[in-house]
Amino acid sequence: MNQNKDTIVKPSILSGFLELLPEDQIIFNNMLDTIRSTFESYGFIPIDTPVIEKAEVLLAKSGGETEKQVYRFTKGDNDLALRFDLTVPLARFVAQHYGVLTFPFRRYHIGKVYRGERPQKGRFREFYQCDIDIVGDEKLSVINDAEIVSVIHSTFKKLGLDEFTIMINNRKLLNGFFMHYGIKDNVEVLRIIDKLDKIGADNVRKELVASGISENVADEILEFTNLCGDPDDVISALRQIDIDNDDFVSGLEELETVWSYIKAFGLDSSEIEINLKIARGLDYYTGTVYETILNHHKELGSVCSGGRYDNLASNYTKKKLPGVGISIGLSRLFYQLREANVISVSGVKTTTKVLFVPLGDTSAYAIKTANYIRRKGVNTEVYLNDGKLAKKLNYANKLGIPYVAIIGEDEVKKNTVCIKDMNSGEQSVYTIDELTEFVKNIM
RNA sequence: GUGGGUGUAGCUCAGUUGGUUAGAGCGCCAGGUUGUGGCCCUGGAGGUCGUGGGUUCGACUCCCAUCAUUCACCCCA
Repeated sequence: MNQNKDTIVKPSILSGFLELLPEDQIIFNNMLDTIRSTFESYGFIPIDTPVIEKAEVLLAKSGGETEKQVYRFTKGDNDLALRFDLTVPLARFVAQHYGVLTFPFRRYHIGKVYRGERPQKGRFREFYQCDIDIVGDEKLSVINDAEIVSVIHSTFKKLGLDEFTIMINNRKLLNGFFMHYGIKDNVEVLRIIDKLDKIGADNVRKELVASGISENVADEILEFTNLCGDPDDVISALRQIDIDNDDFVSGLEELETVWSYIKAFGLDSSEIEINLKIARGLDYYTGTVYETILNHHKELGSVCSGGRYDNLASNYTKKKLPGVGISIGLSRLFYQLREANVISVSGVKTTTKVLFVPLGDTSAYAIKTANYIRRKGVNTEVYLNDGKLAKKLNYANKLGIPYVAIIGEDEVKKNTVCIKDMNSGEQSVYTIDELTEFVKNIM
């Protein structure tokens, strides 16, 4: 019986939403596990919050741009919104549960967030963020800013990535610099500066002048933001700049402290740089800011960024709760690694290690034996449909299952299992006792 | 929100200056006899050529609209 064609709905998902096939999902999940365990190795505590929040909570602070990107809807009388990051929910969380949390509160949070913007290469409307933040009660040492870098560095290394650069800057330093030159709209200036790599110094200079900045100051800005690279070099160059401005001075001081502790964490300038051009991110950052790029895919933007905020939860509590944190854009990171073939096709489409194939009326024995090695920690599956052996072996083949246990009348009679190595094609017969040895060998 | 590209089989794409029954590769299913996969051979299923109009004797091909999708700008993970 064929379904009427008119009633068939074309199976499709919204554009901008990432959906992976099993082969990729397995790799994605492995990355996620790696990130989670690295975060926990530094003592970060897991939380999870609802994907939907009250709009008044989520949008308590937001300025124009974020508000435009928020998925917002009503259900009955409730004004609701999907979270667009994990930091705002964190602010609500710490304010709401202030009384029972222990500070400094070191939390990690891995989850999906939503932004209703036009999809583009490596940009999604729904994507995973993996956040770590450290929230202090009234105070939070700037040493934490250095630790964040260390955590991210470890995480990327554990993920098997070597070619990345964590770029560090400080908002106070920038604000102080701009103030010194009498620039009012430093957000506008930062946006123009940010285009340096894309459009070049000449065009940036033109845009700066067009925005009302004098040519002299534009040159000063270009020269300043050109400072970039080995932190020791940048810091000594910054020391030469004669700007007597509180923000500038304390920003530089913070930057120096952060760098000195980054070194204490055992890192050097091979993956860390100071880059005075990076200053973006949400506007609540007030001190250190971070951005991380893959060296061979700079054009695809930051895969991990964050920073320091003096007062995270001011919209939800009168307590002063300073914090510092960073977020890995896992969907983007995965997508880019996949595009660049850093993650290659494995051919493995299941986590099953052993497939039991019963022939004839041997399913009960196969299930019993499968249970036995499953309890020993081996991912095990039993093929429960009728069919020729060839078809069953092909099933294992297509999914990339490395071992098949063939169970026939002979095996049942002799209380044995015939295990075939799908890569070499070799088969050997094990008694139930000998299976323990087999399990040890493949774990 | 602004601007460009692309819509033909499940996937990747051919399709000659408009002309008969729209093709390939991959994938899928079946077979090449009974408990041995990957390779190979044979056969099969699967498309109202995104949708709706228009031009024409005739449109996958030309024109318009619409939808979908994608890339870029803006902004960001």
